[in-house]
Amino acid sequence: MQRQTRTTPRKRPRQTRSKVTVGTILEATSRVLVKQGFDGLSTNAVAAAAGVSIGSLYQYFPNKEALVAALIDRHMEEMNAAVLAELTRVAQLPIAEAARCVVELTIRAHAIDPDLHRVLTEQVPRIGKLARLREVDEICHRMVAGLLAARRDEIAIRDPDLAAFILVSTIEAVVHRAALLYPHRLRDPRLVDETTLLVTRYLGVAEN
Amino acid sequence: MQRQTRTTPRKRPRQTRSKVTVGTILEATSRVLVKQGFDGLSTNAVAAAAGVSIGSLYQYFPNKEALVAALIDRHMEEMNAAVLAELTRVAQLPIAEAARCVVELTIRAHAIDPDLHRVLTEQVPRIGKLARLREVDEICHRMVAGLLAARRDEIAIRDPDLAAFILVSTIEAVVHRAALLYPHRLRDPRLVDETTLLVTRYLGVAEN
DNA sequence: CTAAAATGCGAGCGATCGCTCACATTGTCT
DNA sequence: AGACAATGTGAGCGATCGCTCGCATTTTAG
Repeated sequence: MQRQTRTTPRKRPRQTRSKVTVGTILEATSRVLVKQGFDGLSTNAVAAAAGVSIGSLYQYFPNKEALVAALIDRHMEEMNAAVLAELTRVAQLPIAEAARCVVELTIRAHAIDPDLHRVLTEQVPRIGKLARLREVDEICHRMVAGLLAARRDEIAIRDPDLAAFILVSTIEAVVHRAALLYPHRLRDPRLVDETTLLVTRYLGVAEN
Repeated sequence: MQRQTRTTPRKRPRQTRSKVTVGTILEATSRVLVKQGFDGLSTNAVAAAAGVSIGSLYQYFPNKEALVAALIDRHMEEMNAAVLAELTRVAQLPIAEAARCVVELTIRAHAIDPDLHRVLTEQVPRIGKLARLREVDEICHRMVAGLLAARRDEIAIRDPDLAAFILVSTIEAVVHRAALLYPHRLRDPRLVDETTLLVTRYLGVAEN
């Protein structure tokens, strides 16, 4: 009996009063999630932490998964916005510089509320947000592929699509892995240098 | 109230009869885990699926986490053994060839019981096996660093340790990401070519 | 001001689940 | 064969948790 729970909100808050309530609930969810982990997260606990009745919680969220889903949506939105904005800004730079910017950007994105990011990352597959993650991923992916295609003559790659997949995977992974498993590497400035080097050598462009 | 549950076995099976029981339980755990997910996994369900009394289960596993922990240990052991064996075998090859072998090896490792692999991957952080994962990771890491250091004069990198981190992260991520999110890319032979290219260009060695 | 809508409340139901324990069965050793 | 250890059994306790529902309070609209 798979729990194919719906994570869409049950009712939209109309008055300011209820919007505040929803905000409070989400904040409490984040706090409980970081402190207790997903298993310690119960709707009762969230309601208590938010100082809100359990009944109120269920007016807006059909179940516990919906709470986390909302948090994930919000978090992905934020990160995505930041990354996409920077990506367009970077499109004009020389490729070597652009690469470095993207690497730095990725690191900065992971530095925002890293505790929440860690928990959410771990919970994404459980909530059925894999599809949504894939969407965001593919936006990045196509964006990078576009950049590569536009500068095809400057770089040594054949298929921009495949190269974009490799690059996005690579950069995300190095940063993500450093953030989760080896935090000391994140603080080592040589990480940026070396990752940039990986990218530029792959693309066949000289580092300045 | 964090659930710092112990995942070490409660009692070791001594007679063959009980060893069979433990094996049956672990197999059932795997089946239930793949079919129902971690949330559908209950000790009662596992016992039922194994055709074993719930009491017997608790003779050998103190709790539900211990079941998954045992599965993770076993799975990591298998993968690790395969990878390490191949890594030593590959140490003699020309670097470009070695790179390709490692990439192919990683793909093959991910192709063994990928469903179970996926679920376990998602559950590793919850079980508190992150430390163990890090251990295995660092063995790989040091092994690669050793290879790089031994051939320092053939490659264009300064710090074998940092480079090993980058390479291990990169290869693992590309394969892992392809396996989880874009399975069609796994079946595209160009993925191996392109990943190998990434490695060889980074190392500054020519592809044959 | 008043009716209706929106929001907030929380006791508690029903279901599940982890786990124990008292007992039965099987294996080992002498 | 007898004694003791190892193993297997499953009813059911206690606790938790998701979630509902009837009702109180606040806001909006006419």
